Amino acid sequence: MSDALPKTAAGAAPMMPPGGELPPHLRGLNPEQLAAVTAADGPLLVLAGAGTGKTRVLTTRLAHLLMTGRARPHEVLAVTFTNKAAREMVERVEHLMGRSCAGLWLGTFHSIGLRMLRAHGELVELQANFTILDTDDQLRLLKQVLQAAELDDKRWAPRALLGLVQRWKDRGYRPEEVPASEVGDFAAGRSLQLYKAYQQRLVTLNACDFGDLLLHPLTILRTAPDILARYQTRFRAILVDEYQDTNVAQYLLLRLLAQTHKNITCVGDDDQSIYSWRGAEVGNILRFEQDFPGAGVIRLERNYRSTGAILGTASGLIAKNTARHGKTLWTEDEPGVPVRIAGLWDEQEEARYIGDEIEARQRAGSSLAQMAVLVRAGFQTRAFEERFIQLGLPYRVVGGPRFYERAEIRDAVAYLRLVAQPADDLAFERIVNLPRRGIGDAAIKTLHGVARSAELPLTRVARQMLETDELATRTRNALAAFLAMLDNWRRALAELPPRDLAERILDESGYTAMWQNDKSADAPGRLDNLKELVKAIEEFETIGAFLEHVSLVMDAVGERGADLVSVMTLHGAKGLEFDHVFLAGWEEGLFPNQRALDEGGAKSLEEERRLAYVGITRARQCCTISFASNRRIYNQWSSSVPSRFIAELPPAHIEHLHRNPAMRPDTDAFADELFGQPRVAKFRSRRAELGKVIEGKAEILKTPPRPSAVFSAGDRIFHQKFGYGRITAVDGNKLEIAFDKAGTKKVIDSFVEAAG
DNA sequence: ATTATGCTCGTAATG
DNA sequence: CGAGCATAAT
Repeated sequence: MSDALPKTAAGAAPMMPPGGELPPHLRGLNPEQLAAVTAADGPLLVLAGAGTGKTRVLTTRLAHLLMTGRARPHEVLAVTFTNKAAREMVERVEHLMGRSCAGLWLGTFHSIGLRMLRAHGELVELQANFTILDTDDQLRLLKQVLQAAELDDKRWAPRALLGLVQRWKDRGYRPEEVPASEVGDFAAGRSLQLYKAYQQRLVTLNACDFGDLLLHPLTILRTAPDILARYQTRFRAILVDEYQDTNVAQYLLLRLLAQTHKNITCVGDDDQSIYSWRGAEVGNILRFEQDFPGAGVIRLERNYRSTGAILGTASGLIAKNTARHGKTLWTEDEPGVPVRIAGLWDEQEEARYIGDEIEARQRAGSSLAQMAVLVRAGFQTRAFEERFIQLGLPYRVVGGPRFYERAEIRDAVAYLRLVAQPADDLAFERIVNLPRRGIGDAAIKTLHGVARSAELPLTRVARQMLETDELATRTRNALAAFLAMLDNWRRALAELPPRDLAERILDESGYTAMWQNDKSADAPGRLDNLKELVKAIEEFETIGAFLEHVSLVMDAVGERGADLVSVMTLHGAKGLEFDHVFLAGWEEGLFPNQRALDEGGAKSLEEERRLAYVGITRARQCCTISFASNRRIYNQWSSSVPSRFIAELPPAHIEHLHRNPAMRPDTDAFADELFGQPRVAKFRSRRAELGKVIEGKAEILKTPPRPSAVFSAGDRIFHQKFGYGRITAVDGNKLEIAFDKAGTKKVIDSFVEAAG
């Protein structure tokens, strides 16, 4: 994270009280940081620009509160957005204090919400062992709700309904509270009715979704004055990280809790608000002083991260935004090298260029871990992966599916869920026929019909159906066997340690065997993941505690410590920093993203600009921006125009590298010409016109392919990504290879080398 | 009940 | 183009 250790000790000098030594935890802070850390109780907004020591200030203020005795640990509430941020904060506070701070309420908004919900769930009709549904479960449930309402789920996409429900929850609306203006015309105005039905289904399932982890606590605090009063008196200090990312529900929750002591510290940067599409309201941070009268505002503007040129470039760009508090970042650092702009022919050339630059800098002594390629959209990472594999350049694509989102993990978890919480119908449906037990769609449909009319969980209904002859005998036997297993596991729940139980379940259910018998290339990996899961259970007392951890906390296991270039999206890079940053794909339509522009207009353009600002400010030493004139999208060539953001960069801090002067969009005249008239209008929101292939030229600029060995069937080869294998067929430059580990794949010959 | 084939859709991604 | 899903086919 943005750790801002001053490069000189001079920063703190002016605030040194005459004759007195500052306590160790306050040493090395600059005057503004010190003011923020030591400010008296009361509402405080710390506007912290990129690289100004935001996290350090927040953690030090928290430690300072505890050390001066203004609050005891259990009287402090500290919230973050991500588990990673929460972990870091715990670590740093404990480091500053020199001891553990048990009792502190420190965690993500959702984990704090869950904590309150575990204590008072009965007020929102939840029983103690309720399940937390993930997005996938939500979608399936909403689909069922749509079907139950006899609506066509083709015409009315469950996804769209999910979007609506999430939006309402983000804003703190329960079904009966959604204002008419927010209803929209989904399903001919029946969306609210569907929301209501969805919430009812959740009660029946004894489950809640992520939105409910905020909405339910809000409801509890609003409807139970005694509970509200208890929390209000309890939390003498509230601290909030990344305040610009809060949604309305989170804001309302904070405002309620802060009412008694009015001692709330929010740290954030309006210029780094890039999550409006996820419900975040920049308005929260812009309105802070009205919301909390008498609030102090401290700006952290001294940047300890980037060179003058990088800072100047970022500042010049973000100044084009109107909706902002406004900060003037400065540094004592040298200007350094200018931010460089490179225009390339197509994405392959872009990847080649950046790959070469990275290698050159590595040769000059930089470590790969200090370099990153940042892109706007996930699909852009592909060109870089291909090139880096070719170069043999170690890299890592950050992001992608997380551990508990993988199918095999969700399956295994569904087993555990169903054992721990018999009403969890979604889990039942997921695994009742996995592995195949001969309980098909028809049978499940019958069960569903009965369950819906009787309002009973599927497991219970299934048991009843064993006594009737509504199901085919075969199906009935299969179901009976499944229910018997389930009963066994439930009996073992109290006796066996969670880990042993999980192993037994995966074993007896035949789930492990299913993957062992699976011949596909990813089966071994999935078995590894299952082992990982079982290992993770070891640390928990109960299955229930583990399930909570899985749905709220568990991350994918990443390789640590290796020297790798990071490739990731701009969103993923927030909060990180690198010596060398490559910002690729600065083209109109891609960045700023056309779809964002279509949906949100001028507001979205500002958010895209903030995203650009976030990208530039990730760089410490050197920032290179690139764009390609041609790009293949959905395998369709289309020519593109440099991003308008390039024209907005302050000329004093940048340097254009392309040889062709026509590619220098560094004047206003250029921008006017480009955007004043409808010139090149590629990257349409919907499908661009077909055809328009520009291929002849692409060849000219391509570097000659590396001389590749001639391969033939039977050769042993090595591939950077897939490892060792043997060629089974050759078709021109395409090889079919049976890899030892990764199964059979088709690969271009230049990606492999002869082995042994 | 499983498998084959056709159709749609493609911004970012925490908990 | 290619993943994911729904319907059709056996």
